[in-house]
Amino acid sequence: MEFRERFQKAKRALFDALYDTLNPEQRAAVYQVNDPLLVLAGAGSGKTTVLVKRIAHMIRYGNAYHSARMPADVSEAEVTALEGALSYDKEIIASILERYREDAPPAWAVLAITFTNKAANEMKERLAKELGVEEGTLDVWAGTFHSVCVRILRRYGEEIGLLRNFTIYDADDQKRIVKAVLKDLNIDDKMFPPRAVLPVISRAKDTMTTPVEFAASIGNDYRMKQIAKIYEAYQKRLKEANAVDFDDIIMKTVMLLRDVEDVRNYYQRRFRYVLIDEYQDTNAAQFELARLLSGYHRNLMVVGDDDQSIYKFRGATIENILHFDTAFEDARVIKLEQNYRSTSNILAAANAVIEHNDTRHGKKLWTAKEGGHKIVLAEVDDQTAEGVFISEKIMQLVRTEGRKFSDFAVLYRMNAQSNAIEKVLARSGVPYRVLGGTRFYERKEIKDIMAYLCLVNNPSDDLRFERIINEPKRKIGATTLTAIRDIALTEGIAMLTVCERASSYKALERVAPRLMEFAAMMESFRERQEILALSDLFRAVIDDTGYRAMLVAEGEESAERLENVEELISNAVDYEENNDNATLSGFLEEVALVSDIDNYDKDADAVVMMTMHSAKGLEFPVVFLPGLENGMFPSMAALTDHNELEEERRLMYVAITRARERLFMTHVKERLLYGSTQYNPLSRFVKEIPPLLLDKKDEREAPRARVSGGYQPTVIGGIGGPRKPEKTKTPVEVFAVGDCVQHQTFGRGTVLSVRSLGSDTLYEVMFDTVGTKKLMGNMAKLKKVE
DNA sequence: CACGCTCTGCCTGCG
DNA sequence: GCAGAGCGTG
Repeated sequence: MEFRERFQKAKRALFDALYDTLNPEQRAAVYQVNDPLLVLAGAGSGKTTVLVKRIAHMIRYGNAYHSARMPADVSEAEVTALEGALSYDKEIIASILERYREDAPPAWAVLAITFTNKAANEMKERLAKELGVEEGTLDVWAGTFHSVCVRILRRYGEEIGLLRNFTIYDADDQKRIVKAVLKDLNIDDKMFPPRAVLPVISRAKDTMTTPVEFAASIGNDYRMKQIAKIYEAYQKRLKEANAVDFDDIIMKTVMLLRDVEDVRNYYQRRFRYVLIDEYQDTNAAQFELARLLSGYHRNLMVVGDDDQSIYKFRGATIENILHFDTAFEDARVIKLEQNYRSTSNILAAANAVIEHNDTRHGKKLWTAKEGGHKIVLAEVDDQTAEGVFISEKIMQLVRTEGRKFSDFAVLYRMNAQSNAIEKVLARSGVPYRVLGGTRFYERKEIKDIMAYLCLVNNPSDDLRFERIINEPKRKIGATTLTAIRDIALTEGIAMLTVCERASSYKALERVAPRLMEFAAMMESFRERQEILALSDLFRAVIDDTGYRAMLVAEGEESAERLENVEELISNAVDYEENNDNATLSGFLEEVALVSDIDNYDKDADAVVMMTMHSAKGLEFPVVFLPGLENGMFPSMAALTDHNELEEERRLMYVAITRARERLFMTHVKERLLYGSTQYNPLSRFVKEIPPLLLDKKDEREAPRARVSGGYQPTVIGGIGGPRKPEKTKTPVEVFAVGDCVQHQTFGRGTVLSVRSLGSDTLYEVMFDTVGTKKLMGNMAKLKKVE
């Protein structure tokens, strides 16, 4: 064998020994540091490990594995020594190999984009450990798309007309803007409610469509034309307020990089390596961003799993994964199919479910962990019984298997489900934490105080101005506000500036003193911002605005709000302690960009409850999946829309694959939701799991009167109504979700939902010919057909 | 302009 | 079941 060849072989064998905890595919991904690379990583296939090892590898060795170069002074003896070093300690092997590092980048040339801030921090932590350095000294850029983009925009946003202190608007802010715009444009908010308009605007931004382009693209559709007008006015408002929404953060960064050559050149040359996690959940704008950032060095690695794509509803496009190899021609593709997380029972169930999807790459996970516990499927009476089942199981497993509370996770479809379970856990003394739902920073009192702080930071923020100008009450009403707004608009200044100069406007004569007092107070906050510690500034705002006095005056009923406001101050103190240079804008940004899951603390010994969406990327020894009923999961909408159904099925796949050892699924006979009782059959997803993997635990109880076989659709009573035994009335036939029915005029249809409404029942029926109708059971004279 | 009452609509997932 | 909008009154 040629000498050089012997050297290469020995070198590579040593790398393989160094990474002997990885499987061959994982190692291939680590070694391949150059050129575009797509890693299709199944659930639990160790992709985070691969990401961390790969970054550490490139920083330490660069392209050493694949490089054909051999240092000029390598001797025969050295190669022989390499060949004999295989059995050495890994640390020794690692340091031997350092001599062959090739073209290794400094840490700051590596950009890693993750789905949550928490994932980014964990990655940095593990990376520091891997490299044996202090975490603070590691300057790899790691963050979410949003945090990375905000950082770029803060630095160069002025190039595209964004002032440095721009504000980030959340969903609630967006809604308010749309409402205001509708009023301006005299558009009926019943016809165009924000919840219908905002997703359209959001999708436009996901695909980099400006208001002008949007208007040009929609043809003659009246609705869309109106939305185009709203979109344009909405953007104008944001611009006036020097604010961006979440979608703007990505879109504007792409525009910045695309249109401003200097900025593009700077980042393209800086980022020699770009890595993106959870690539299946990226949208078109994020793809464009990835392409731009990696456009010079072309060392882009993306990791994803098409089966875990669960964010289509907010614009994610699976095409990014499917077409990666066309977008980047010389891309290499590596599949990771060995699952290290779950037992084979759990994995088999997950595989069986996902196989029902048509549109997928096709990939089958396997595990070496044979067998395991069967998946428990239990039917219980109602959501309280569901909670009791969960809490009893937890207690039992804590007792018999010595598990910790933090081993358990309850994953549900929607936040509304948490309440009933929470109540039971609390009653039985099971420690738990709920992620999501009404977040701390979404509470009214917190948003109010934050609005003051935002206004201090960005005086153009008219939205926040309007929120707090009369909170607490300052006798400034709607009429005055309209006047201020008109002046601000005609003069092209901020509403707060109008207040400052209030005495010079005739229209504001009567309220001028109050307005000027308010403006002076805000000005004093701005001055004090320079000298006060952050937490002291917060205290000043809470006290001087009269907000605290207001809450105190409200007494008992506002005690909790007062506590929350106090907690906000402690958050500021925390922030000061964790950041050497604690600024107001830094704090506001962190609050805007942090997600619930970022606050998930693994070390607290408590059961964790969250949505299935939030659980993506996490794993737990024991997982509970409550509410597995058609209509809940899959949701009503998914039952009638094929694409939607496939997306939910992927969500089911994600949920199942979170479990390492044990999986419990429950469904209820009757569910109280939004004030009415629903009777939904077992989720079709559960039926897709082979029965031999299941351990069915049907709760033993008095059998219910069955009406017409099949699932029991009887609807009894509504909210608060005493649930009487069903001996009375019901001369009318009752139906369940999924039943096929016949209507006199509408013809044949399928029951989509069943809801009790007083003594009657509201059915939503999708008819074969006339679409979906809502019908009252007593009136509609529906007949069941088989 | 503030307050309190009634009524309506909500009803997925999220950085 | 609840929050927010809308309306009428002091």
